Amino acid sequence: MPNDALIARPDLARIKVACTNCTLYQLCLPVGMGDPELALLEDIIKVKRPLARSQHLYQMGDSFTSLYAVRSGSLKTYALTEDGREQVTGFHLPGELVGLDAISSERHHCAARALETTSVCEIPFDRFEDLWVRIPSLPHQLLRVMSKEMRHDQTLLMLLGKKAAEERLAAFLVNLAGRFGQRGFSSREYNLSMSRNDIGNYLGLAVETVSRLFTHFQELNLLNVHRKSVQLLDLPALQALAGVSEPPPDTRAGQGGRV
Amino acid sequence: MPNDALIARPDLARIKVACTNCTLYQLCLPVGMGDPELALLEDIIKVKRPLARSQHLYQMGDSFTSLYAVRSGSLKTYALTEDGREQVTGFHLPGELVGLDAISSERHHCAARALETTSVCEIPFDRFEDLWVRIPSLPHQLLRVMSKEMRHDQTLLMLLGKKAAEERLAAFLVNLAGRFGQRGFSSREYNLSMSRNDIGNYLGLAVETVSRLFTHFQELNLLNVHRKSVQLLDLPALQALAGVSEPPPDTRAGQGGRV
DNA sequence: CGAATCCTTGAACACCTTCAACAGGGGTGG
DNA sequence: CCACCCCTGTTGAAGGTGTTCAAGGATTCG
Repeated sequence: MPNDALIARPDLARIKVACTNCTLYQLCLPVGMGDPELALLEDIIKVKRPLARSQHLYQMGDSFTSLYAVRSGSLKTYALTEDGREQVTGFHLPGELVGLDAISSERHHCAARALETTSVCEIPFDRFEDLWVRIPSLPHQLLRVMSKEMRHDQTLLMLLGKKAAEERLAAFLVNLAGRFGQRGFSSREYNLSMSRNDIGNYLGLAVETVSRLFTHFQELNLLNVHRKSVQLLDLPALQALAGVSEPPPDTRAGQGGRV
Repeated sequence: MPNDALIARPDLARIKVACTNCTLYQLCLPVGMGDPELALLEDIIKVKRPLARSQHLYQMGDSFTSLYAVRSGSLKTYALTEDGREQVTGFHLPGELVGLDAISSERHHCAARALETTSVCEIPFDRFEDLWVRIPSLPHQLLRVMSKEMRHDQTLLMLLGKKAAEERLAAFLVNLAGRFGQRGFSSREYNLSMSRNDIGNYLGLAVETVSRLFTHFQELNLLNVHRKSVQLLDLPALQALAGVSEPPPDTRAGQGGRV
């Protein structure tokens, strides 16, 4: 699914990234920035060598040095319970920032792992902070992204705390549809880069339940699913099931809302 | 339980607050700030008239103008599902900030409601942003608070997604203990300002389950509970049940971690 | 081709919820 | 000051939703 043109070739790693030309810039940090500011930002941002599937961007406990913006591919972030089980805290599509939760303790409390071949921009945080005096809108921009992230977490909290299994999966699928749509992909038909296991984990359900729900939704003609590929046949019905609440698209931009 | 000395009398409302003399300043925003910076901050902060129990600080949908820091008492924040049910997203003790999730859309998506007589400092956000050029550490400070809040949400996600009812309540009680301790109150004995209903709602459990768990914990001699008052008899056992993971106290301060 | 992994399906069970009834405070009004 | 009422909290029993356990099928990759 990732747009190959966006994936930096290994030999180009660490080269400056042109936010100016990045199709994601309206989803990413530099929302509404002018050219001079963009140039300053581009100066400190590095494109990292693409991650292969299941490679880690950072591990739990790693010291925090940078934020990362997804360019192509996708990531999952997850924490570990003390007994070693995983809790997936989010899936991250192109244009979204990861690592925000590590700012306070300067250490990562989640790990980030590529679900497929994935390319990210690295934003060294100390240099990023240095920019704030010259680009005063930057911290505000970052705050907006974080604030949005908090709303995502709250939506998820609501899913886990109040919703039944059906509603959770429906909400998940509808949300993904919206995010793919925002990125110029079809919102009716897309590929799941994460496993059933990850989905279940994320939604607080057993894998078996997720599987059963997929077949159930298919029997209701709400969607077709085969392996990773999903085709939503009755979006309105799914939205209804999910308890809609698609947040108003927040025209002022920033990263796309995640379920 | 609130410290009466901290509650502004109504006639003093809107008067400047002395962060300098506030016993909470090391839990609140002005962590590690010098006197001149504190003075600037105090300039824009107003103490609001105390809220009576069950009064709202802001409602869902209200436009966002200010952040609020709890001075005394406590608040709950909650969102509504589309069918009108409540999801409690957090309880907020003195020294903690609320309203952060509204920055991105300039509109509140949660409501904040006083659980008891509660006094807060109002921080008008636009004036607060104006301060950033003169106090460059301020946005960083705010980011740290938000980042911490994100970790709180992730902990809660883990509770709701992975933990059984016992573990959830134990984690909740242990966390409260820690937060009271940080504020100079006893961490072995405290009062719950929230109802069983709110606790259950927050933890994704039915009220009845919470009630049963309390009696169950009592039978195990883990605690005594009567009405609102809780006395933890075997903190280690409760921590074990909770799956401990008390975050390392994060000496660099900021607001106390919430479960 | 074989191994490993992921996904699906079935059946029994467990945990928590729901429904229901009751107890105990706390506040209000007589 | 007492009686009453409402709300919150407690306890019991039945029921359901999702889990767990188990096994079989599909897909990928060496």
